[in-house]
Amino acid sequence: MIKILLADDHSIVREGLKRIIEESGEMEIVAEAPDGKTAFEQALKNEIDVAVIDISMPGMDGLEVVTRLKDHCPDLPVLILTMHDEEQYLVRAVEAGAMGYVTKQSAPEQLVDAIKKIHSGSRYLTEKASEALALRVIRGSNSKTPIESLSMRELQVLRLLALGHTNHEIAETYNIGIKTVDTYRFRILKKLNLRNNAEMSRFAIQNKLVEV
Amino acid sequence: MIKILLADDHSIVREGLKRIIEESGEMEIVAEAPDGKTAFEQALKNEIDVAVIDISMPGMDGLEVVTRLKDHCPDLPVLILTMHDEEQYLVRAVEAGAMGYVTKQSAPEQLVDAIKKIHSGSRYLTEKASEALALRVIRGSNSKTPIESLSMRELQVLRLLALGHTNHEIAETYNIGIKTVDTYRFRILKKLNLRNNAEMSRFAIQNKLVEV
DNA sequence: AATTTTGTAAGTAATTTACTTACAAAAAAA
DNA sequence: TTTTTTTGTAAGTAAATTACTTACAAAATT
Repeated sequence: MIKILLADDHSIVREGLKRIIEESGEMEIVAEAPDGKTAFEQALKNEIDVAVIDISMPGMDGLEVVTRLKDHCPDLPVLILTMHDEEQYLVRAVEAGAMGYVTKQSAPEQLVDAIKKIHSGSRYLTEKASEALALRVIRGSNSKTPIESLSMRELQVLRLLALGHTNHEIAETYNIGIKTVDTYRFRILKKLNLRNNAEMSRFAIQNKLVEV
Repeated sequence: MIKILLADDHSIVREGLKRIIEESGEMEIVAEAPDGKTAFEQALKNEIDVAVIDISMPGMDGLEVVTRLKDHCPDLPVLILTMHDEEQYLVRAVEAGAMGYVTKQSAPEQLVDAIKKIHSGSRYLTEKASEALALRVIRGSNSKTPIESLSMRELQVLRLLALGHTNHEIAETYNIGIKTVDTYRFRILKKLNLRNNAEMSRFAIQNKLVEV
């Protein structure tokens, strides 16, 4: 039995995934989490074989969880589950240390396959994902798009600002200072050549960093 | 057996929902759709008792489907499923004719309850939802959409703010005081129930008041 | 080994935000 | 046709954010 930690902020979705996963007969959910912080804590507390983590969660997001898990349980394979099939997230997720990447558009069997695969030690990436990563390596990091020039923190802050969250809320979300958030904000504006939060919001929507 | 049409663009999520719903033993999915258009077609083609529709789908979105279904199958109860627990959508969904509104944050049982309830002819709304609707009725904007409640000046200001223009620029554009612009800004926020310029931007884009 | 990029945050002046109040003209409702 | 509500306009004010600057250690890159 593969022991799994499942993190997703939508309880209905989580329950559905649970059924799909357990139906396979080879794995079971031994821990659940509705947000990043809990996910991280559960990962440390329980004995699990694989962590399946949704990328967009309140509090600490999926990328953040992966990063932290890499530090604390370097051997725990993490599968990132996402609504976006955007390259942006994929590349970042893999860079952050995820062993697999499955979108919610995928078929249920793919999820189960992915879990098996990363549990056995290999990576699980769709062709599209591998391509994107390969491309990335080929063209090196010289021809970076403005978005790619953002650091992970900057991207996180950009997303929340674009959704209308205040500096204060963001500071709380990531447990950092309000002034720190402002620094990221400033750097984002510089890097993307924008003037204010409303323009940021537009940019984020244009580039599908947030859902409209 | 309650016959259900299930529409959601994320196949994994759809499969999960299917299991949750069918587990109840009282209902079964007889048709599925990965987008709005298909959902509408399936609703006409199959004999179904309840339609469960995700609000954000490519092509035709959930609201549009509800509206069309009201025309073609006025007696078919529709349950809107959504990731956003935003009031905006809720009010719109109910106005469009949905009989229930469940967010993905809800517990699985709520989904099943909601289906039973709307199948029996009543509405299913969470307390929060009912409140929002009640408020709406009380303040009596009987058939005006939030956008229609904006005055022309307010709409003008909204558009420019959404594009990232500053109060100062807007004041110059229309030759009015900067404080006046701020008053419009404030009234817009109130009328649309938004919190800041970034949310305004999002709203404006969603409602096609500005081009992305 | 040298340089750049991150993550973090303090400081500060200018500006904006989030309201409140105000008032006359216009529009809508009674 | 009064009465009420909505507009267009704007002043006032406390709180917050914006727009920068500087800083510094750790990480990543060169």
